[in-house]
Amino acid sequence: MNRGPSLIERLRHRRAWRLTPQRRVVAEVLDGEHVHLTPDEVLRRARRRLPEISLATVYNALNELVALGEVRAVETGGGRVRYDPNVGRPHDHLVCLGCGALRDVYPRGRLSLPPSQRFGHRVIIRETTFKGYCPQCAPPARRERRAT
Amino acid sequence: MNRGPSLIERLRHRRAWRLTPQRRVVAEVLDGEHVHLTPDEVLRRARRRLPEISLATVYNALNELVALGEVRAVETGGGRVRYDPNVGRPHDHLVCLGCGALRDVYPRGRLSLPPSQRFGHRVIIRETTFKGYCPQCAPPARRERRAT
DNA sequence: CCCAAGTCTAGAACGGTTCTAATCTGGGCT
DNA sequence: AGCCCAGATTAGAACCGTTCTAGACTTGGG
Repeated sequence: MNRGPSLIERLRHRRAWRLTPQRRVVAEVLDGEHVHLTPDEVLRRARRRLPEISLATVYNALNELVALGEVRAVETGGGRVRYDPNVGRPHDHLVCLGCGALRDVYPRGRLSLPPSQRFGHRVIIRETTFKGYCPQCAPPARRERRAT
Repeated sequence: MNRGPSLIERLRHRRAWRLTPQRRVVAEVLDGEHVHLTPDEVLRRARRRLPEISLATVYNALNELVALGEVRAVETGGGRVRYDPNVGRPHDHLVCLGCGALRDVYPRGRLSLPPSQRFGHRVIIRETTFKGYCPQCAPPARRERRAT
């Protein structure tokens, strides 16, 4: 499961970014969980270790970690952003339309954009999300349309 | 370019959904543009044809069209949702990291989730977005990290 | 013509994120 | 050690997109 240095260890070696207690706690919280947390979930967990940390600091730290390339922001629908500390190897996501749970997945195959479909763009990344229903969330009735 | 009945024509044949002037104008605006509009862009264009239409009605109509399966909501990053009237054939998206422009693309190849990567989920759809820079938006310097 | 159901509207409310201005912290200097 | 100052943190306000609310309006059926 463990692949190389942890997020904290990587951050510790960055000269240009001070690893303050607040930032360390945010990084620990992200790295320690197997789920992908929203900012308020990060705040709640961070406060267990450092009760005086503020929401603004959590947002600052998350945005900085994304800018540093140490964490990935994932849009999961409904406007809620979740943060993924697994930047080590490329992967996609599987999200449950019922409960919103998000996991990393490593699909088979590849998609490529033929030149005719690139419209002159320089393509940097591909982001793919598979959506469906997890075992706990009852599948919707077959003929019903899901409104949300 | 034209594939089958237009959005308006399809809506006209729906018994359960009254095609009011406001709803018609929203559908016309979506169908007539080649770009994928945000709600406020839909409102601006709709007001050219029907100046008294309200923002709430635009949101209502867009949500209803999505629920009906006649329009697709696409998250383009930054929390802004855009609406895609092309539900006829499956496709993916190409978005410019510079200007945010969004186009439909039809990539080659396929991705599949092996059973070991499905975690018991019933997978309904795959959503893929290619991100890069369009010809108008200068590519960022090679060694720089893009902050936003 | 009247009613009921459905639709539209302005404005308030809401929730997540960012901004602001003040305070605090900590490493480098003398 | 004591001082300085850039950078970090904080609470709360502001912001922005979206949804809700309450009332007015429209439409089609009886």
